[in-house]
Formats: sequence, C-alpha cells, structure tokens
Amino acid sequence: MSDKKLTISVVAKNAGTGIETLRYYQRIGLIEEPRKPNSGYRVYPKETISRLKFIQRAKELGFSLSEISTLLVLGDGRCVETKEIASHKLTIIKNKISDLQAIESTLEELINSCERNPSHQGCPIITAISEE
Amino acid sequence: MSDKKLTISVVAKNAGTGIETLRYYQRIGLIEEPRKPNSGYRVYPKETISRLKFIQRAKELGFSLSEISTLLVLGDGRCVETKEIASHKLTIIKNKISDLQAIESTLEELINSCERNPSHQGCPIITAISEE
DNA sequence: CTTGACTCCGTACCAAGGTACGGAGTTTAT
DNA sequence: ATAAACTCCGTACCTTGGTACGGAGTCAAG
Repeated sequence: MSDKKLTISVVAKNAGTGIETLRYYQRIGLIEEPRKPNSGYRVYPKETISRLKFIQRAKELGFSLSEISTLLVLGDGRCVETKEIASHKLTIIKNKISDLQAIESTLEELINSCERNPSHQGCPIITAISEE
Repeated sequence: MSDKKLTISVVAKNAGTGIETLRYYQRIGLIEEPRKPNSGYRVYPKETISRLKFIQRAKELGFSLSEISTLLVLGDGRCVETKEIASHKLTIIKNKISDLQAIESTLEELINSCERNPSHQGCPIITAISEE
C-alpha cells in the first residue's frame, strides 16, 4: 500500500477527495500537475496528498479555494500576512453569526406568536412578513 | 405619483428591486405577469408591489425563493404548515450558527497562537492547518 | 495478447439568484 | 412627427465548487 504508484485515483483516495475534484484543483492551479505524461499516466509526489488535506481543513475553516491558494503561496514564513487573512475571515464569520442570530430570534418570535394564536384566522407569520 | 401606470420600472422602483429581478421572478413563476400586452407594455396590479416586498422580507429571514413561493401559496390560512416551514428554517439557521461558532473559536485560537509566537520561524496557523 | 480497469482531455452541466445584451416594437414628450 | 425613453423577448453569462460524460489511449493481470 505504501509503494504503490501515486496515480490520480490513489492520491484522491488517500486524501479523501474525488478524482474529479483533484482534476478541478489542477485546472484552477490549486495543485500543480506533475510532468506531462508523454506516454502514460501522471504520477504524483506524496506532498500532493498533504496539500489536499491542507485544502480540506482550510475549507472547513471557511476559507474559499482562492484564499486557500493564497495561504499556500504564503507558506509558513509569512506569519503576519497569514494572520491578517485569518483575522479578516474571522470578522466575516462574526458578522455572519450575528446576522444569523438576528434571523434566529425573529423566527423564534414568529413561531411563538403562531403558537400563542388560538384562533385559526390568519397566520401571524404571514401577517408579520407582510407588514414588517 | 399615485395614478401613474404601474409599468415594470415603476413597480420595480416602488418595491426596491431591479427590473431584471422582476422579470426573473416572472420567469420562475414567483410573481405572475399581467395579461399579455397584445400591443403595448404590461401594467401591473398594485398587489405586485406588496408581493415583491413580502419576497424581500422573507429573503431577509433566510428563505429561498422556492420556499417563499410555498409560503405565498399557503397564504395566511394554513398556519400549521407555515409554522412548520419556519421551524424547519429555524433549525437550519441554528445549525449554521453553531457551525460558524465552531469555526469562530478555532480561528480565534489560531490567531492568538500567532500573537503569542515571538519567533519568526514558522506560522502557527499554517502549522495547525497542516497537522490538525 | 486480450480484457478490464484506469487515465486523459475537453467540454457541458448543476445549484441559486440574478445580471447583461441586443434588436425590435411602443409610448411619451416636445 | 420624430426622438428619447421605455418595454419585450430570448438568450447568454456570472459566481463557487465541483460533477458528469464520452471517446481515445494506456496499464496491469491472466
């Protein structure tokens, strides 16, 4: 399992992605393709697997593929820039959270008003959205 | 301003949307187009404006256009179904919030570890994402 | 040496919610 | 009556992150 040739499907499986995803990342330049297979299949260096895993985890932190691309270009020697990207993302996330919390409490109110409404005439939710 | 013919641009302006948006909503059946203008421009009933405003506000509550379509079909006489849609949406919103909060605290930790890092060797953020 | 599995490549398509374009017809104002 | 402004209509395009397809070539096993 360890000295198998790292063809695209092996890499994809090891990284937990799909083949098409890998190909897509190549297309957009997020991972580089190994030398042109003049006659044959590409063989990937094993760093590609860690790179793919990095991408997955960065995605889980909310980074877009183009931000991830930047993170990868910066590497681990440009801490200040990296921190700035992370801080910016944090701000966005915080804003999203508070937007969603506003929605959350409005929805809760609406649902409650529905439950408090014994009559079957009119729906408080619809009324509220109509008049708000 | 009140007895002007409600042509598409007047409606759009009053509702605070764009003309193309209105046309798009017509295409997807979210608002109905008035009678075919055999020779001329369409004239909209004034309810279209309130419908559009309803759509805007429902969008602000996180409903998709197809959910909004359902809400409009239900009208205000089917409170139970409406409440269910709202509850379902609330669940989704709550989940999104907690996902984002997890991201938030991870990012905060990462940024802090960056600030606590006096050496300029390696970036804790990159390291963390690489090894996580 | 043939069969089956794998890969390559370009291209098209998906979701959602629009935005843009362009030619032809209409309405309105001067 | 003519120009400016507006509308209609179909269609293409945009974003992001992929997914799907299909024909042709290649690799590995039996």
